[in-house]
Amino acid sequence: MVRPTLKKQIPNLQEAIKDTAWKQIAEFGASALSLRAIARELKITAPAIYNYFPDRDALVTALIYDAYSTFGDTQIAARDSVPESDPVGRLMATGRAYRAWALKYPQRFRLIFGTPIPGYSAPYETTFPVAARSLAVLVHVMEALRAAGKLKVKFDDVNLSAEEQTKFDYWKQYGTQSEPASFFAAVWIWLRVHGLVTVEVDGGMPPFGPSSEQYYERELQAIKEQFVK
Amino acid sequence: MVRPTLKKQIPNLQEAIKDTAWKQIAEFGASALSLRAIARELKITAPAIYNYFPDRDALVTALIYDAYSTFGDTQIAARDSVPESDPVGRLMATGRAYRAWALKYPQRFRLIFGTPIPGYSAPYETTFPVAARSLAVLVHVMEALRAAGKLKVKFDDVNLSAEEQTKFDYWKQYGTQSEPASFFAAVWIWLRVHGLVTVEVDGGMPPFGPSSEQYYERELQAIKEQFVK
DNA sequence: TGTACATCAGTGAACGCGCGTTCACTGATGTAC
DNA sequence: TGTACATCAGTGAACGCGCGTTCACTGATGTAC
Repeated sequence: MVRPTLKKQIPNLQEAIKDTAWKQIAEFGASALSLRAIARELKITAPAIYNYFPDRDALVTALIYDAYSTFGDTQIAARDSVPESDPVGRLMATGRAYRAWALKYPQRFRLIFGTPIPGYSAPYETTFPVAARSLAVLVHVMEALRAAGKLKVKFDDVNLSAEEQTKFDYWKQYGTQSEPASFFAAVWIWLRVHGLVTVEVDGGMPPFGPSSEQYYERELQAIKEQFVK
Repeated sequence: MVRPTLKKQIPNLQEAIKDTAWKQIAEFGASALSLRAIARELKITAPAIYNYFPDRDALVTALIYDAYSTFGDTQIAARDSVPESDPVGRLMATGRAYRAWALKYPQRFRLIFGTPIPGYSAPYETTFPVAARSLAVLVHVMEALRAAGKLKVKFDDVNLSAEEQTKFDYWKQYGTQSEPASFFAAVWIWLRVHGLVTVEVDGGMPPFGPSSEQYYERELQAIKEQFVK
């Protein structure tokens, strides 16, 4: 019989640390994330964590990165579940996936989109590409819609300064190619659905009347009518 | 010459504590609110605070209460700045005031509507009336719109159970008399504008393209077109 | 196959810190006679 | 007006706690010969 090893009882400690971190965030909120508490739950000493993350902030950054990644994956999967020939269907699918993901992983959703953690700011270079990639899905859908001549909303009054154009070009490198109007339409749609989802995730819906889902479906319909020719 | 008194150097310490708390929330976030830090800034010892608030949570509750109160006042003032005969104007004014207030007092906005503070939950009896009162303003506007036969959106598919009806009746005691449809329309509108405002307050707007204000004005127009006959 | 050694993941003690809350106290102020 | 006393806002010391991070260490594992 093999005597149990004292060290390395946990196969993938790096992942285990992150998993435990998510559990704690779910319970006490992101600002209460504590290395010692994680260590306690993993039956490990706190300094052991430093073999995997240089400090607390690095762990948070890793969590944010992972959250954006899986969120982006979900968005892509939702979009691609509808054939390219049906951009409106893709818009609806992407929209529904947004809410579904947020409800399934409220902690991840809050960490990415919610109130920033005091004293922590995500390193731009790490966060930007993966954040751009996740918004890119909706932008890509709107661009397809525009290319098909079905985008109803115009932004003729908006002119990008040279500086703004540079930023947009930079975004496109990590996001997706698109006309400005498609990008702005995507942002607008995101801002709108974000309101419904945030309130639902934070438990702020009134306890009577239409369900969150009913409101959301109505919202998607309203978006369709407003944005699609 | 009057020798300065050792005690009671601060005229209204209760208010001073709250003011300082707001300053700290603005700087470090609500979850980092610390009685000792407040005391330090006021050049007072921490236990002195206990003469005014039984504990930390009571202070937070007082802050939330005050925030809702002044928010409600602002909403009422905005609505009443437009004559009763112009419900659409009132809707727009209320909507603009929502964003303006959030931008002027981002900490208050976040404390009321943002991610809940871990380990703290506001006492329902204290919070409910003053929260109901603030949403009531928009509901009141929508009810006037409906009474004038100008409410385009219907909620014929929504039926309230007996239990839900009780909750709605209860809400109306603190909020305002209204038909269900007016209430639901108000909630929907709130959910929508809330998305734009939250993202703006949390600094999540893209650094190019339409300004937050442009998006917001477009949103208000879209709401008008969708909700008003 | 057997031995010497390097590696390196995890330990345990310690650091300095800030927190909420309690407690007995002090001393200025207001009140009663 | 003057004195004795009650009130009570604010003090200062102390409590027990959890935190992030450092450091020298240990001891199991993998590698070289």
